[in-house]
Amino acid sequence: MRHDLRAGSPYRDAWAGDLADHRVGETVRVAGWVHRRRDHGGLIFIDLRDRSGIVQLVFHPEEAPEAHAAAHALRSEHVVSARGEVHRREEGKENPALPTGAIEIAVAELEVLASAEPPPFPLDDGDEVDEALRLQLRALDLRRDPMQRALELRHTIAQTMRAELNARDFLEIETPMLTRSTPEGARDFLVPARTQPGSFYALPQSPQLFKQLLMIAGMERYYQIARCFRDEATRSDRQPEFTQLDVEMSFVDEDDVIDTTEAVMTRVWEAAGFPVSPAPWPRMTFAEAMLRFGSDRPDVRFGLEIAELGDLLGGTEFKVFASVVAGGGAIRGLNAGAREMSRAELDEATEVAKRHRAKGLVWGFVQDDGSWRSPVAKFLSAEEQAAIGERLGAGPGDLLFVVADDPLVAAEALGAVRLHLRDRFDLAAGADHTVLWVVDFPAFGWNEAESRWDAVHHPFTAPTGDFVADPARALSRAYDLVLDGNEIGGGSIRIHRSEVQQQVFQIIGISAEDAEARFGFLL
RNA sequence: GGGGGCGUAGCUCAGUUGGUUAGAGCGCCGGCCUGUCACGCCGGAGGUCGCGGGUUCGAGUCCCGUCGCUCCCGCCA
Repeated sequence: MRHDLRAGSPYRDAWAGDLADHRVGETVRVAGWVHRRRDHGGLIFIDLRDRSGIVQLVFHPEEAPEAHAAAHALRSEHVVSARGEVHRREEGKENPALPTGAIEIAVAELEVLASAEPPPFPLDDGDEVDEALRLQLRALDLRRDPMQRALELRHTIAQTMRAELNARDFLEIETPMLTRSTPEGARDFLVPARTQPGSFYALPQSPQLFKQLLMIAGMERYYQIARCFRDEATRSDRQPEFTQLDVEMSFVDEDDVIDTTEAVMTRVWEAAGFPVSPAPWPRMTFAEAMLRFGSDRPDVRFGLEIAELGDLLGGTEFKVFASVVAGGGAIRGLNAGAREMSRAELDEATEVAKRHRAKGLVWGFVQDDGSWRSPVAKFLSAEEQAAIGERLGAGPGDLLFVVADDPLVAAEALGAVRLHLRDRFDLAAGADHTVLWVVDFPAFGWNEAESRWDAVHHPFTAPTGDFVADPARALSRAYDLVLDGNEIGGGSIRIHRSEVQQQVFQIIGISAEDAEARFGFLL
C-alpha cells in the first residue's frame, strides 16, 4: 500500500503490512482482523491482518492491563482497532518469514469493533476445503490470502490493459447488457421483459454487434473489459459468466491488430510477473498446426511431432492401413521417445485416441535391429517398419504410435495422444511459456447434424479467395493467440462489403430477411 | 442429456469379511504458561455416518431410490 492513511482517523492511520523499521518509535493505530492469537497467560501476541498484510501486536500485562485483559478474550476473525508504539523486536526475536517481522506494536489501547463465531473452515490453509462450502461463505473465503492475491492480480491486469490501450488512442466504451441474441453459437441467457410480456432480453455472449456498430459510428478504436454470458455446461476452466478484453479497430489489417495485441499482452505478463517468449510471436497456419501437432491450439513446448506416413505405405499388405490409403485417408504417426509403457498404459492411450473418434491406435517398440515389438508387427514388412522408424527419427527402444483414419480424425486423435503423453510423463515441465499465433483458419465447417455450412469463427469474419465456389477450401482472416496449448485470445478482420456479407450469410443459411432483421445495420 | 467416483465431528480424512460403546489431526471450550509467531503442556465437549426405503439376528459397511459435490463424454471455445 502506498497512499498514506489520514493521521488522526478514528479507526486507523497505518496499514499493518507497511510497518517496518522506519516507523519505529512512532505511535500508530491499526485496524483489521485477528488472524491468530498466541496467549501465554502473561504476554499475549495477536497477528493482526488487513489487506496489506500482517503485523504482530504484543500485549504486556503490567504496561497496559486493560488492553491485556481485553486481548485475552480475542478470538479468530474478531475485528479490532489497536493503538500502540512501533517497537523494534529484540535480536533473535524477529520473524524472517513475515515482511513486518522486524517490528511489533506494543498495544496501549484496544477497541473490539466486532466479535466473530469461529470460522467453519480454516482461513490459513491451502485450497483443500470443499468449494461449495467456500462459495456459501464467500466473504470469509475471500479473506484468505490466495483469494486476496488473485483479486489484486486481476485488478493489476485490468489496469495494465487500460493503460496500454489508452496510450494507443482507444476509447473505453460500455455496451448494453439487456440486448438481443448475439451470434456466438452458445445458448443465450434470457431475461423476461416486463413491459413486453412473452418477450425476452438476451444477455450478451460477447459485445460483437455493438463494437461493429461503434466502428460504423466512427469511434475507430474501442475497448471494453466486457462481461459475457453463455448458458452452457460449466467446466473447471469454463464458466457461464466470464470477462474478456474486447477490442475493435477501424482501417487496419491483421498486422495492426497483432501488433496491438502483442503490446498489450507483453505488458500484462510483465505486470503479472509471468515470463513468456518475447514478441513478435511466431505465426503458424492452421494446416501446419493440425499436421504437426494435431490441434488448432498446439502446445509446442515439447517435441513428439506428428508426421505423415501414408506415402511410405502405398503397397502395404496390412489391410487396415491399405483400406485407409485406398479410401483417401491419412496414416500419421509420432515418436514418443524411449520410454516404457505397460500394456494397461498403452490401452489407456488407445482409449484416448478412440475418444477422439479414431478406430484404433497402433503402437510399436523399436528393437535393436529396427524391427518392431508390436501386435501388428507381423502385418508390416521389415522395410515398412524401417521406413516408418526413419521418418519418425526413431532409434532402438523408442515407442511409436500410428493412426490410420480420416485425415482430420487421425490428426486430432494423435494430437490427443500427444497431450496425454505430455501429462503422463510431464513432458512440458520446466519448459518456457510459449506464445504463438495460429492463422489461416478454414472459413466454413460442414455441420453434419444440420447438413449445412457453419462459420468457423463468426459470420462477420472476412473469407479469402473464391469462397462461394468452394466453401470447404476457403480460408478466413482470423487468428488465434495460443499459450502453452491453450487458446487465450483471437480475432478476425471483418467483412466490409455488403455483397460479400450477403454471400456469407447465404452459405451459412441465414436468409436475406433474417439477416436484415438481425444485423441490418451491418449490410 | 449420458456414464464413473465421492458424501462419516466445525474442517480434512481413516473406519478391515456386515459384528461390542464410530476414530485421528486440526479447530472449539476450560485450566496452566512473560518472547511466541502453525506457541507449548494438561483436561474436556462435539456424530440423525447426506436423506428415504429395503435385505439381515445385526448396516457407516450390502441393495434400491433421492439430493448434493466432483470427474469424463456430449454441449461449448
